[in-house]
Amino acid sequence: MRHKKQAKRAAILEAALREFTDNGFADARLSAVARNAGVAKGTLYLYFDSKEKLFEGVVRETLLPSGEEGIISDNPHHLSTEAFRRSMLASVADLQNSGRSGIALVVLTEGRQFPQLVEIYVNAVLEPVLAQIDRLAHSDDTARLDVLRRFPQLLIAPVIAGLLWNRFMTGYPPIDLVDIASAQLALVLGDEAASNTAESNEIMD
Amino acid sequence: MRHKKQAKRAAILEAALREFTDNGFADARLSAVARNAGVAKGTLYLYFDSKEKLFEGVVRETLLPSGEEGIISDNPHHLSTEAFRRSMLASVADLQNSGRSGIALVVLTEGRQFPQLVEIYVNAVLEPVLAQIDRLAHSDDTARLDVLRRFPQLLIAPVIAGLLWNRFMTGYPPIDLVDIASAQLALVLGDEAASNTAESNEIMD
Amino acid sequence: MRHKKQAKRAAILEAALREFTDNGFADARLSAVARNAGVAKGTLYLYFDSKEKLFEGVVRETLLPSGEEGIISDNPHHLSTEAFRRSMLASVADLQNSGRSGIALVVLTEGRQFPQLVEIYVNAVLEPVLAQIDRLAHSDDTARLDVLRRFPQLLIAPVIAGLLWNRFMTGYPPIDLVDIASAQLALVLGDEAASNTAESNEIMD
Amino acid sequence: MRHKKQAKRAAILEAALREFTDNGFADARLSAVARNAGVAKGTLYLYFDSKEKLFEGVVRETLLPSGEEGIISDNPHHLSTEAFRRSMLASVADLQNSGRSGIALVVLTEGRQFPQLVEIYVNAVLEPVLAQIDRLAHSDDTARLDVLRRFPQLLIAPVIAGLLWNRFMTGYPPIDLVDIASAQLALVLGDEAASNTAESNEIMD
DNA sequence: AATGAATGAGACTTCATTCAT
DNA sequence: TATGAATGAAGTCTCATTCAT
Repeated sequence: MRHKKQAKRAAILEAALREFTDNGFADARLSAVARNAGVAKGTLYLYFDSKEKLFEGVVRETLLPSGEEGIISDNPHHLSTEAFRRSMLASVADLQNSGRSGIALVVLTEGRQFPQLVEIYVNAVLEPVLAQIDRLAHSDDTARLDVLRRFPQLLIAPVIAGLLWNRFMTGYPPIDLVDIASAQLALVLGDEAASNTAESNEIMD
Repeated sequence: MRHKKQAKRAAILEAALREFTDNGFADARLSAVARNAGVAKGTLYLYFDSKEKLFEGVVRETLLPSGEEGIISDNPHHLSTEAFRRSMLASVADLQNSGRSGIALVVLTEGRQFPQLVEIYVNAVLEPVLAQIDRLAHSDDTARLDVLRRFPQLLIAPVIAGLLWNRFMTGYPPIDLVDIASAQLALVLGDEAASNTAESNEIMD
Repeated sequence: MRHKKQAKRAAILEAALREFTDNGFADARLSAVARNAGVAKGTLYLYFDSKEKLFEGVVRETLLPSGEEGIISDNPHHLSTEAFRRSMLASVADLQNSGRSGIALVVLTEGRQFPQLVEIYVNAVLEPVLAQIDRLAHSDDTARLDVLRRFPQLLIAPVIAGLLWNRFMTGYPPIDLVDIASAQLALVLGDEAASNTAESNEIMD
Repeated sequence: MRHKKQAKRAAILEAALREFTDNGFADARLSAVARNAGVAKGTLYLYFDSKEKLFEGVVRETLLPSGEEGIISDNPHHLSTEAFRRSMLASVADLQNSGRSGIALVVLTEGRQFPQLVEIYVNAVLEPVLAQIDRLAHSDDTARLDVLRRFPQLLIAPVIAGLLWNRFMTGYPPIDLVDIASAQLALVLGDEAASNTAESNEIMD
């Protein structure tokens, strides 16, 4: 009955992910979570002590698994621009296509009430990326990377803004996160298309 | 006793701004608003029909006043890069120093439940800025502005991300919104300092 | 300024009559009364101590005036059947055409909470009528009036039922109170049309 | 624990019937209902969505059960006077002895705010009776029944008036509903004693 | 006398959490 | 372990009444 229990836990987390993503924390209803997980309301409390703990569970187990593989996975201490670019765009693509972007938004968005969740998120997701960016920023001493030393957030900003835009500015055409991230990378790192391909939306000086 | 009433209305709006900014919409307590405004709970309803209307009132009267002067005020149809830069940085500075950034964040953050507030916000704040950016993007045919035609949001993204960062990533050094906006402007429009000074990306008026 | 004050009092009573009639006691709003009377809410309290007192005032001054002339006016101790019939039908016609029927209904209907209002109403309106009926019932020893001695209410029942019907059974054709009262009179007292007059609102086939 | 739940539902309905009967809709307190039902306030909402739904529930489940058996049950298309009389008096007796008369009064009384409840009541209770009366009125062409064709309500009027009287004219001897209904039946249909005895006060010319 | 802004008790309702089964 | 009925604190909102002007 080991995996029976794990399966139920997974069902709860999945339902909770959906509910939190759709409605945010404050407006999420445990009754909806239970219903969608196919369990009774009381059962939730056999797995999670409170609504907050459930949210924490969702955040941990939704964000961390892919966080572990590393949002930007790489090996060396020194990072090539191209490797970084590929890695980052892959992460963004992953984020865009998984359910994780939704919960990330909730964390960011309702972070006020859950500092420790922000911490989890930061540790699991943001720190590695920022560390990556920092490494990149110092991997090359061209002046153009200088800005990344001062504002490593600059590379993620368009992704975050894009997430918000896509969620709330319904009625406007959605932003493709990979495209906008790519554009920003081009601005900061130089247009990679310039170096390789011909067809691309080049941004350059 | 005309101004007496207006004063009370102002006190309520101020207390509400604070409460909504601190706790978001769902967790804002009308009792706290009343207490901080120095009025009875029922009094709130003499000025606003409901919690939602109060929120709307805060949004309108907090955002719009500066929206009217135009977040980016200007005259000509054609926009010089420098004029745009100055105008945008002034707006960001204004945003950073006023209480408006907080409520803007709440609007963005709880936009799901209040589409019409998002609309207000978009109309009053975002549209003008985006229109401005668009005008800029078409004011000059250098290829480098091309990216703005595809992603006008790119110029505001660092500001938005910075707002979120500053609010939730307590424990990290805060981002100066003017600085990061300035850095992004330099990336997109070219470093204007480059044309004047030798090395530095500081932004000036 | 004597009549100035009286005029204001009258305006309040009139507005209150309308409000109570339209919405009953519980759902009557003093703000509506004040608005329709053209005075401030606080002003009401210069004339009436409370909502209940205002209601009482309405009942007294709406019902009593015509109660004084006597819902059934008459002189002798002995009452002829015809005189009674005329008197009663006149009263019913009066009731139907004045605003009084509405307030009477409210009194009857919300009497639970206002025993003293019922008392007022009973004293002012019902008692005289019942006394009248009783006198009639004993004015003639034909057996046929016997039923009135046991149930003097029988003569007013159709009027009361008719009032309720007309107020709540919207969607059904309304009952003409004079007609139904007349029919009941015919049942109880015999068809007067048969015996005497040509002109009258007699009901017969 | 199926019946446990049903029992609680019944307890709530019973307490609500009492509360609504005693205080009307507007002045009924859900806290009182909960207290008298022996449940917590929130429990009410497990069974009924709102105060209005609770009221509706009381009305349906209090009035309808006996409405189903038919307030006046009978079979043939043609109705004998005696059968009708018995049936009607039985219904009145039933009404008088059950809790239903109270709630019926509330429905009639607060009908303004609950048109759909009036409809329920009318459909379940009044329509059948009126249909019955109508059938009776056409079952026999004696002129004396003519009045029933014009005012079928005439037969129920004394019952309604009696209900009001008994509820509000406390301090007066109560009216026995069966007796007054019987008296009215005698007036309209002729004294049933007539069929037995020789001398009677039949009304007609 | 008149105003109308202000009050605050109290109503209905929600929902995270508990607990008997 | 699982249930889901039950709880009750707490929230928003109403409105008769008061009171400073």
